[in-house]
Amino acid sequence: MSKRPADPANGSAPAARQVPMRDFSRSLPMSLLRAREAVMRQFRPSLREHGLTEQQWRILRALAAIEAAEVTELARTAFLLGPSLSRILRDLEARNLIERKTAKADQRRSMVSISKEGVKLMASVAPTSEAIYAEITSRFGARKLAELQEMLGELEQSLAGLGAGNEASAEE
Amino acid sequence: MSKRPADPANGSAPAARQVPMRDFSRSLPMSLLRAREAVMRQFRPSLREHGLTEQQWRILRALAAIEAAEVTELARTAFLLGPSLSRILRDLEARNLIERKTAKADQRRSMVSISKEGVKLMASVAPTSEAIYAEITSRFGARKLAELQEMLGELEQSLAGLGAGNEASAEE
DNA sequence: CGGAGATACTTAACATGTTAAGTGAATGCG
DNA sequence: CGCATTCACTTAACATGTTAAGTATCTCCG
Repeated sequence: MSKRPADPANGSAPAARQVPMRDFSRSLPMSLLRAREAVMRQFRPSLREHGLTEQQWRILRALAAIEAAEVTELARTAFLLGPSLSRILRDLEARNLIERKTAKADQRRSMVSISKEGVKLMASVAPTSEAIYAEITSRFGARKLAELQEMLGELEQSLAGLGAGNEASAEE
Repeated sequence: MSKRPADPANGSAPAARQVPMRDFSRSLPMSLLRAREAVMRQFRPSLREHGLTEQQWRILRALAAIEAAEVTELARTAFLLGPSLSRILRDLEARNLIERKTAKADQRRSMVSISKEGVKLMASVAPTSEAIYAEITSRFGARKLAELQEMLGELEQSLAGLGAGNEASAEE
C-alpha cells in the first residue's frame, strides 16, 4: 500500500471540471469490474497451474454440466461470444479435452462434448477451485453472498431488453 | 485428492457427472460478469459513436478528474494493467486527446494530462452517458444501486490481500 | 424445383487482458 | 565511485472481447 500525496507542486489549476459526473471510481461498471477482478484473482493462479484460462475452464464446466451441446448453446451457457468460443474450441479440441461431431440432422450444427481427458482434468482442478470458493464464501459471508447474487440477477433483469430491443433507432 | 465414482467408459452413456460443483451459471464470477455485461451493453453503442472504447473512456474520465497523473497512478485509477494502458496512451496521444511530458525530477516518470480536444470530446459524450446511467439507476432503483455498490465494495475488501499477500508460498 | 433469405458457425481485424521480458533511469550500499 | 537493485514504464507474445465478413447449410415461398 504505497500511499502517495500525488501533488507535484501544482495541480491546482484544472482545465476539466465542466462535467462532474459520478466520482468515476464509484460508477457501477467500475464497482462490478473491481469486484470481479478481486474474485478472479483468487482463481487464476490455480487454473494457470493446470494450463487453463478462465474461459477454457468455463467451457469445460459448462460441458460437464450439460453433457453435450451445440456451439451456440454453449456460448450462451458459458457466456462467451461466438468468435471467442470458436477459437477456444479449436484449441481445446487440439488438446483432446473436448470432442466435436457434426449433427446428422443439420450439417451446420456441431455437437460439442467433454472428453475423458477433459473430465480427468476437471477432476484435478475442481477440489482447489471449490476450496477457493469456500474461502471466499466464508470471508464474505454465505448469506451476504446469496444476497449479492440476488441483486446482481435483479440488475441483469432490470436491464434486459434495454440495449437490444431498440428496434426503433437508426440503422445506418 | 478424493477418488470419484467415474462411470463413463462407453459411447452412449453420459460421461461427466462426477463433479456437481456450483450450478456454474450461479457462480459468483459469472454473476458479476453477466451483471457487468448487462450494464456495459448500455454504454458501448454511445461510446462507439464517439470513437471511444470503454477503456479509453475510463482513462479520459480519470484524467479529467485528477487533472494530471503519472502512468502508474493512472493505471490504478482507471483500473487497467500497465501494458494495456501503455498501448492506449500511445493511441490517445496520437489522436491528440491527451498530452504527455516526462517529469523533470525523475526522467522515468511521465505526467499524463487530458488535452483541450480531450475535454471537448468528453463534453460531447458525457450527457448521453449520464442519461444512460440515470436510466439504469431509475430502472434498478437508486437505493438498491447504492446497496449493491456497498456490497461490491465489501466483497472487494474481504478478498483484499488473499491472492497478493501470500508471501509464504513457493517461488519457483 | 430454385433461388432469396435465414442459420450456425468460422475468419478476420482490431483492441484489450495477462504474464514475462526488456530498457533506461534512479537508489542504495560497500 | 561502482555496480547490483529497484523503479517506471514499454514491448512482446499469446488469449480473449468485440464487431464485421465470409461460408456452408438449411428453409421457405413462388
